[in-house]
Amino acid sequence: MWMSELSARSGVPVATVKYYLREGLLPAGQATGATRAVYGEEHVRRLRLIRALVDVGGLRLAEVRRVVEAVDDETSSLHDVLGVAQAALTPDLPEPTAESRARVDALLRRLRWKVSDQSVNRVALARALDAMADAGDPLRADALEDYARTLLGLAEAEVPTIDTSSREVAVRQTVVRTVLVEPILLTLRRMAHEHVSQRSLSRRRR
Amino acid sequence: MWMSELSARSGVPVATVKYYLREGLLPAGQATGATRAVYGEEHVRRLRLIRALVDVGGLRLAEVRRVVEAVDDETSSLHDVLGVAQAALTPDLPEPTAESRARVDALLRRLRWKVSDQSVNRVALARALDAMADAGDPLRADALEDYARTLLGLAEAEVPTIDTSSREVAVRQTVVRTVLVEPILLTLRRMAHEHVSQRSLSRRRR
DNA sequence: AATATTGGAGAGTTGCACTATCCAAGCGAG
DNA sequence: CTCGCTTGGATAGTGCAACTCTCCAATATT
Repeated sequence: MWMSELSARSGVPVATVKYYLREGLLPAGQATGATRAVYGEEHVRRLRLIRALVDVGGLRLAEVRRVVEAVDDETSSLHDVLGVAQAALTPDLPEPTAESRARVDALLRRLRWKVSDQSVNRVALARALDAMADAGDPLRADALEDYARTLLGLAEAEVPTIDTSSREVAVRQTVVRTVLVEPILLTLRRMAHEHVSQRSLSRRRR
Repeated sequence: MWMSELSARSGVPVATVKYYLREGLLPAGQATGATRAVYGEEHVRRLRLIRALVDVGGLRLAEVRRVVEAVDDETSSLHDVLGVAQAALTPDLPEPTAESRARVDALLRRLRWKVSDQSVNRVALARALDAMADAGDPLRADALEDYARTLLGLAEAEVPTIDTSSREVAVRQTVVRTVLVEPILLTLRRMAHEHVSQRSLSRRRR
């Protein structure tokens, strides 16, 4: 298919497709002459992935680029791609305080979680704890541990459902599920808050 | 205190404080003449809240404004503020497909969750389900329901810990916890993925 | 042969979140 | 009292990200 059909099939304007090509988010089509190139299904899939990461995952294009590069890199293992995807998803953060870093380290030790010392997630969690304290409502240690146990339960249900029969499929599933399940979880939590809040109101009224 | 001290105490540059004043994110100080005004602790708190919402919650200033307006509105109930805060946090989304809307409605009916028909969360969840399908990895119905049950458990633990003795405190807690706990949950999930992935690797190697 | 379309390159546009520059009014030291 | 510094407020400018527009020569299509 030509670029105009690729644009129609993916819902991305032609000018934007050209921009993504320039930015290296989308591989070039197969040239059939100096002014023509054909694109395939993989280009449609890639465009849909990009739009999903941007629109729903809220990623910036520089982050999307890092993710698709990891996806395309045949030498990286599934575990590597998970790390790269997570690093790409984490914006640059200011240094957290030593106290919150220590809290994070202590939590992971107590739970016996194997998390790399270099993991961006350690910094991200420490910063998030700082932010709550700065906002005047620090998170209690027992609440943090409850959250951690709950999410371990989730992750244990999620990881085995990855289809590892093909690297290509496994990598795409890992990225999609890491990024696109997040808004689902957050929305379900907000709905649950609405529900519990509504329920307690009606109970109080009785 | 004057503006320069407010700036120093909150870590926000003077020029930015002026900008927030113009944008209505920060209430004006008490004028002590034509070219002087004094600010109080509530201005420091407000600035810290704004920075936390922007830096950690990832909100845009227009969204922050809607949140602080709801916080300042004395007539709105706690449940109202929850709704406004959630609406402010949800960016404008394209219409979801009828299928995913129906899935959301069916889920909420099956779980007997009381969620307003107008809630932005219904649209947000439907859109997120569409995004997964568009990306080629639709979410299974049983997985969605598992997520919902898990998050209901979380919410039931969270809501009763809100300090409802003062409206002011309750509202700030609600907003802070809605927004700032989200990155904590996402980071813990990613860490749990890292842990589970690492654990299954080492088990395979045995 | 005439017309339309395409891929590519570069410049231009939009929106957001600041940031810098002015300026008149006031306060404080000498 | 005067001189210089600081302050709050208004206005304009900056930097970045993500497009979007315009142009062009090479090709298809009719």
